[in-house]
Amino acid sequence: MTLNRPKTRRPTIYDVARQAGVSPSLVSLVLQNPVRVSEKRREAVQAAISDLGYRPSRAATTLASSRTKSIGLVIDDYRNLWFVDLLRGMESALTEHGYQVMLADSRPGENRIKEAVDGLLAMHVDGLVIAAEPSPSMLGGVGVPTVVAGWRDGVPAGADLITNDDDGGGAMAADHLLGLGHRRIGHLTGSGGAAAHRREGFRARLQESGAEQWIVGDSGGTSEEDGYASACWLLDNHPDTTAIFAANDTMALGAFGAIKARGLAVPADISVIGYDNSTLAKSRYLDLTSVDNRSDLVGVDVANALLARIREPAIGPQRRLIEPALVVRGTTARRVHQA
Amino acid sequence: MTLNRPKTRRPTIYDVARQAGVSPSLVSLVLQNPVRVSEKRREAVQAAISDLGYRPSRAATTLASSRTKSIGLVIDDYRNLWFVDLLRGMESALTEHGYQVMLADSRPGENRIKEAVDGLLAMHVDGLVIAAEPSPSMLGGVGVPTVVAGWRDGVPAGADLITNDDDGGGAMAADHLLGLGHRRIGHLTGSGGAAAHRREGFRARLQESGAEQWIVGDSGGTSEEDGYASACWLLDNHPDTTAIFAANDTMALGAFGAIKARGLAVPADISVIGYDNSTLAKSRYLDLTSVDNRSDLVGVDVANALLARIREPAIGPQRRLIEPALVVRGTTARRVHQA
DNA sequence: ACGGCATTTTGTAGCGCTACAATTTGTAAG
DNA sequence: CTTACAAATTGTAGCGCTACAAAATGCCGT
Repeated sequence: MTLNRPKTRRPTIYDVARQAGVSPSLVSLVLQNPVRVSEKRREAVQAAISDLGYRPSRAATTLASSRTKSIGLVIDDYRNLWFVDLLRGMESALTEHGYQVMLADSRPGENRIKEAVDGLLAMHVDGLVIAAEPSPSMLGGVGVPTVVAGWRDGVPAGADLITNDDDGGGAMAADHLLGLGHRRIGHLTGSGGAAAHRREGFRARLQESGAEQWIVGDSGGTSEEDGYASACWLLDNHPDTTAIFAANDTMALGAFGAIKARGLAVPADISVIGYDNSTLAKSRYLDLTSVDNRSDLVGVDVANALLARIREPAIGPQRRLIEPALVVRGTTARRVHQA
Repeated sequence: MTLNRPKTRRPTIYDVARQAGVSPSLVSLVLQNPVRVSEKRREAVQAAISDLGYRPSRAATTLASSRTKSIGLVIDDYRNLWFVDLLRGMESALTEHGYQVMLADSRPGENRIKEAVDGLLAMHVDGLVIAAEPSPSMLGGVGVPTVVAGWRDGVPAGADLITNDDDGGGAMAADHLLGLGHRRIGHLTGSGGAAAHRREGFRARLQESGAEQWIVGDSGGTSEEDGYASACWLLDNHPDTTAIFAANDTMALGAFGAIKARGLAVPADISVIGYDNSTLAKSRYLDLTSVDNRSDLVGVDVANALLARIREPAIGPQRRLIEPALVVRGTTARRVHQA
């Protein structure tokens, strides 16, 4: 076959072998596990490799060994930006092992998780990270080492689970507000799974403390509008509330709107704490205290779990929670006035 | 989907060929270009393919044809979220052609663009999208079809350039404010390339109109702090300013801070317009009028340019600007009071 | 019915690498 | 200086697909 490769053919292990005066097999060995090769030859091979600027062909390696050195990441929707931190964390742990990440989204709204997974499997990924709600059809396992990130339910058989400790984060928010002296606290929540955990962690901690709490919106959405509506209800029905914990930063923004509309000030009259530590929270203008779920750490942990499982597929399924971190900013303050 | 493939070898074209009663070559042909095959055999082959659940092996295809059906995207930094829209746009145009996108960041701060590119080239990507500042070492071209997205300088030889029309966006902001009757307008800018284009588009349009303009911060950064500082200077030195155009939404937020600190109201006293149409702008609470640079469209265009160049590498370099869109929200209003 | 030409189909030879068995080399004991 | 065994190295045979030339088939006019 005359490759229509314009000019310079890329060097192959044969070129390297000739240059180093060894057999191609030896070059392959050096590439895989330098330890089993005598120092003399190893050095010769490595010299030849850098001399020629040799780079192994992934396709050939894959075809011959049925390992692709690539792992697939399925996300639910590009618009859910939490995957960005997850991806960063994963990359940081995977690149040093020579793995490449391939991204596939699940065609938002169509529950095409299965298609996304199939596409990735068709590319022979060595491992799979599912950062989306697993489809029931995968419950029995998907046939490659798999880690679920961020979702707790429907984990495929044999898969690991690494997720944010939303319960812990809720408790963290509760502790922060309690520590500031608040005793009448509202929580704006939503119907989703993550929101439920944040809510439960919060609820339990407040209950222990004996403080009053009102939880609003547990059957609604988690948008800014939802936050606004829930905050309105809360402020109108329990005007003595001194602090609000919102299930995410966007809802916290909605709360800001409701608070402002009633002529109240943050944090002088009401403390507000959000969740996600998003760009919104970080902005100086808003300066929102928020719980950071450390998705970057989730990414690192996911990567390590996957690497471990690729090495040893038989180990029992792992489940790990990553502890969030509270980022205190200007919207929470010590309770000052009144009974 | 028979995902669980514990033992069962995946079917190959040989299996398909046997099942369909044709030669493996014919199956390959059907896979590549069904048109050149008689209808009878084509149908037989396609039936066999779905019968067996056959999926071509990417690695084998790549090895045999030296095409990988994957394209590499180099971004400067995962934290620069504009790549998300770019990626979405690209995916939407590429997946229907069977291409996969591989992402690589340039190790922020270390200017490792070249390493990122090398890594991608080592994977034999069929095309390359550089959404970061090209390194001078690539000026001569990188050897595969390349498109630069969003950066205007240092475009490698033979590469296409698809970028946001920042000049046009600046002019758009100017027109919007002029149309609302503003005649004394400030602009918060920064030292970067994109900011320079936005500034220039704005400046030229305002100059044509004869309105007064003050441009602040052209040697500074583009953070919220920078926006705050520039807005302070502007409001203190030109208190009769009635509108502010910020080079990005974050700086607009800084301007909000400065305006609030002086007891002024948006948009009653001062109109504010940002750039990027980020999450910040979209939030109901801020409700910031902003110029959307349509990075999603850039992505689509980038993908199409790349596909065209892969098909026909010899075509002359293309340069295209994507027109931004103005998103009018609540922070800009008709000028009311005073001379 | 048959040559002549276009169209369809097939056989052959790799693509660059790895697995694994076979072979060579090194080494310590006898 | 062998012999025996471990360690290092090599040859062979694919992995699953495509390119290309060669062969087979179809179709037309005469």
